[in-house]
Amino acid sequence: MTAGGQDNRDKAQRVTMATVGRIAGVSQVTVSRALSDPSKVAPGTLRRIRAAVDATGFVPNALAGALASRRSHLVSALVPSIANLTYAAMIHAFGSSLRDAGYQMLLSETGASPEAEEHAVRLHLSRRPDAMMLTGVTHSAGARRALIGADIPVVELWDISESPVDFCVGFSHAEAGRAAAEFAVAQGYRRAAVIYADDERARRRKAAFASRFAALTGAEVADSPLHGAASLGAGRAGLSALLDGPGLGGGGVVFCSSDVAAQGALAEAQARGLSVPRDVAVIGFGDQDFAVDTVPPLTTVRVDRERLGRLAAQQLLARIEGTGTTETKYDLGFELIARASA
Amino acid sequence: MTAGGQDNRDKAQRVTMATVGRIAGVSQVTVSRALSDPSKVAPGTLRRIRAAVDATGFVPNALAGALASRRSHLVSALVPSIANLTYAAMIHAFGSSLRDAGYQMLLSETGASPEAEEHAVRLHLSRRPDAMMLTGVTHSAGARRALIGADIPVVELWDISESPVDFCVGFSHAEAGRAAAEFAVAQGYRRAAVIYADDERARRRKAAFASRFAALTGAEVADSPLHGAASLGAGRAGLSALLDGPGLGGGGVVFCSSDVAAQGALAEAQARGLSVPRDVAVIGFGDQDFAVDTVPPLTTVRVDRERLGRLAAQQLLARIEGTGTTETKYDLGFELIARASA
DNA sequence: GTGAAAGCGCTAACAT
DNA sequence: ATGTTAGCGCTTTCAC
Repeated sequence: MTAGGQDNRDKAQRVTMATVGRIAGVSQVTVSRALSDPSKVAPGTLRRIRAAVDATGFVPNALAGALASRRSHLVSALVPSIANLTYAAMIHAFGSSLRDAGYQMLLSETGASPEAEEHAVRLHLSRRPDAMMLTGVTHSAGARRALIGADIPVVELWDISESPVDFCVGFSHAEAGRAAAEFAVAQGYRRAAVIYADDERARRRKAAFASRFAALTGAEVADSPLHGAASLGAGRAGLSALLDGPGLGGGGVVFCSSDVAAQGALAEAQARGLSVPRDVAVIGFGDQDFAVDTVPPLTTVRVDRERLGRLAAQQLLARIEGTGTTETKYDLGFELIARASA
Repeated sequence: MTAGGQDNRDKAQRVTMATVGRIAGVSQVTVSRALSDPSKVAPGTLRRIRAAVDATGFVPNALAGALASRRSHLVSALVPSIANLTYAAMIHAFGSSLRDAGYQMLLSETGASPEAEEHAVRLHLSRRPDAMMLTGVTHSAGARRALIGADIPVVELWDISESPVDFCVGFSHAEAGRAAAEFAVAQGYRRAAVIYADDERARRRKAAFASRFAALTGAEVADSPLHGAASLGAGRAGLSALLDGPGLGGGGVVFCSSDVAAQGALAEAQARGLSVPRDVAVIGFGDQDFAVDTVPPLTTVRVDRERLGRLAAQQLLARIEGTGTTETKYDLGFELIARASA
């Protein structure tokens, strides 16, 4: 009745591998082996150890394990925002792939600024992740230096670059903008405008769209920058400004930097009693799951976010295991999906 | 030229506090002190240490620090899905509050099953978080046991219970359903239906709505369960099934388990040329940012997700520091927002 | 198949 | 103000 009751009065007595071993009648190392590679331990021993684990509710200390083995089984992921639907499916796929391989994702938001990102990079590196994922290809010099010094695989996701820190998985945002412009012209539109979020990649798509559209038609492209994140309301306001201004007087097509903004444009048109695409046409970006169900269904640029996330994770894992390639750029492209809104 | 060049041929030479100390001419502990509490170190020493840190690109090893101090400055967060907008703002607020206090959030998705959650709980506990956040109040017995054994503060968010593992921050889903029913009846609706996602809390809101509406009007409430996650398409399909079935023949009001589903119902009504709320009225749930911008603006149940997330983080942090209360339930309530859709 | 010893890079006492 | 000594709870290496 007093068994072992002597020294658990202070703090909750910590259960370690040594505790489990004592109960199972083996040493601490054997417990370690039983948990990490059961085949290295005799069946009977294994049974006793497992019983002791259950009896004590032992939870291994991954901190100590990582410190000793220099493998944390942690992969860092830095994204501008987790509330942004644009990245959600990609992060989900990335995280799932990691989990399937026995890794955990340490996710943080960095906002839009490179300085905040650099701070987050350092913070994450202090946890000794086995690899890191960054969004986009623009990073501060300090962040690049820290990353290189960490000597771990690093993937830059959602964009491509000729000089990644390590390797990148994404697509060309400029090409996507150009493709949208070419589609718009092919559809017969001769007036165009852009509604875009305040985001570096969105600006690149916008610039490419505008210059390509102008080159093809000679028409200048009006634009309406969104303040803050893309949202239904921001999209509505964007189209509203365009419609009330000189840019889109006689109708035309509006290229939006996200499907959410495009959905807002659709709502604004609906509220004004305008017919889409007759009075104003809308092209989105991203092909979110809802794009097919809007009224009318949204013409948009599809990016396979699941595949981006999965490939990034796979390549990272391969490099962690040392079986990776030396490829530095994976361009997964995009696809223009013509539905009814443009 | 050959300075220190002797033993960095194998793997990248690890920079530790000892390395930094050697360069700065102090011992390893002094480096530790300089970094954790600069006031404990002489100004000159501090300068030399900082110079050495910069020169070497030293990044502290938080694994070792956590192991030695038994404080990881890590807080676990388990949510059903990160792609679900319902939780996004709450997680964001939760994570931001933690970051401001010097903690990092270790976020994982658990899906809907308690078994998957239990597995995630164990995995997270192995990282020795200083606290943990769980979504909802339904957990497996094993998960509860592990959590209690871990002896850390645990908050259950987004719902309330009389017997939380530690404490909970949320609101009553049943009351929210009842409030929606009362509002619907007060608006004069005598026929109602529910579109709901396959989620325990959504089912509770639906059941409470249905029984209250029936009690008040004598009318039975039809329902349309969504398969899988709520989405625009699922909401459209939900209303479609209701409209084509017997349940909502002569019009009435539809209570949706999320604003996204409600937005889908709006889209379906629009596609069918139905007027909202005249032909069919719609009540959402959540008051997402877009609810005010739909056409017509969405009548919905507001839940202050930011406040939920912030309060959960604050209480967790207070308990970590030992300054917390022993309160076990924070009911933050909800508010019915009457706009134009019902 | 199992154990003993060393050490991962820090922090927490306790000196001085 | 700074250093010394002991761990934290594991994995790795080498013995047996």
